[in-house]
Amino acid sequence: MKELKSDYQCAIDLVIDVIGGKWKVLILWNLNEGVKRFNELKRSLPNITQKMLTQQLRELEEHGLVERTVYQEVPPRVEYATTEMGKKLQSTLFEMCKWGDEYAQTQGITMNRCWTTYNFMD
Amino acid sequence: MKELKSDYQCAIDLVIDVIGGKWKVLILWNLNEGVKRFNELKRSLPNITQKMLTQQLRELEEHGLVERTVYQEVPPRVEYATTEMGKKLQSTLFEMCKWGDEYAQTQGITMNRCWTTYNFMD
DNA sequence: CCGTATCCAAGAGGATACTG
DNA sequence: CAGTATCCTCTTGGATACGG
Repeated sequence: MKELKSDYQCAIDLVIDVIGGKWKVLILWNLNEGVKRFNELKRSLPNITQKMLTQQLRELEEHGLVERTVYQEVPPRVEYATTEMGKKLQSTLFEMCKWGDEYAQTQGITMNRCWTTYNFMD
Repeated sequence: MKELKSDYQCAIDLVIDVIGGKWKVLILWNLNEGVKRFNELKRSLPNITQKMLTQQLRELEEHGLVERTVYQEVPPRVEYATTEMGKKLQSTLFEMCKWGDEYAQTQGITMNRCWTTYNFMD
């Protein structure tokens, strides 16, 4: 489990530790749509493995960006949602996404605009 | 040298490829202050090695976020600056930084607010 | 001053099998 | 359904030495 340091020289540094890596912003970006179940998230992240999804969700939970709710049912139901702190990243992620779209155009990169972009753009 | 894919499913994915990793946003964040020389940058990034700084700058240059200017002098002088596309990330990075500051407070993480934050805040 | 080249360690990320 | 548990690969990043 990734542990944050107790002090940082720079906020950007901290942000990288909290949402860095291959999957975390994608997960948060997905959860912006609303509460989602584990397999629902998994389907939204085309190439993620079960291990990575679990691992990243646990870290996001530990760091207070994501909330996990287990319903005692059979079969099990587990729902994930962003916390208040997580929601506050929405606008930043949206900015990143807009920049990415623009950047892709200037570089001739094809962008199969995905679900969440559409939801936001509407 | 890191190559971008020719198409992406999602802009966020692209953004991660372009500015992901341990150093790139820190470098961009530093360059927001203005043009900087190689060793000047190196001093601003306390623990970066020469190899990493060179490598990351080359990739940022290749991807069109940073511009490199070599002056034919002895000793050599090389200056780095953000491109237009790079500058367009400034506000996003600033948002990230603000979020990081707030997050640090809620988590009891010490933040030795650094140079660039001050410059922006003023 | 501003790099390159080489080698190496650590950890992130993935494949696969199994479980309450 | 929603996970664990292993094992393994590959990339990232760091140390060090050398060069124009």
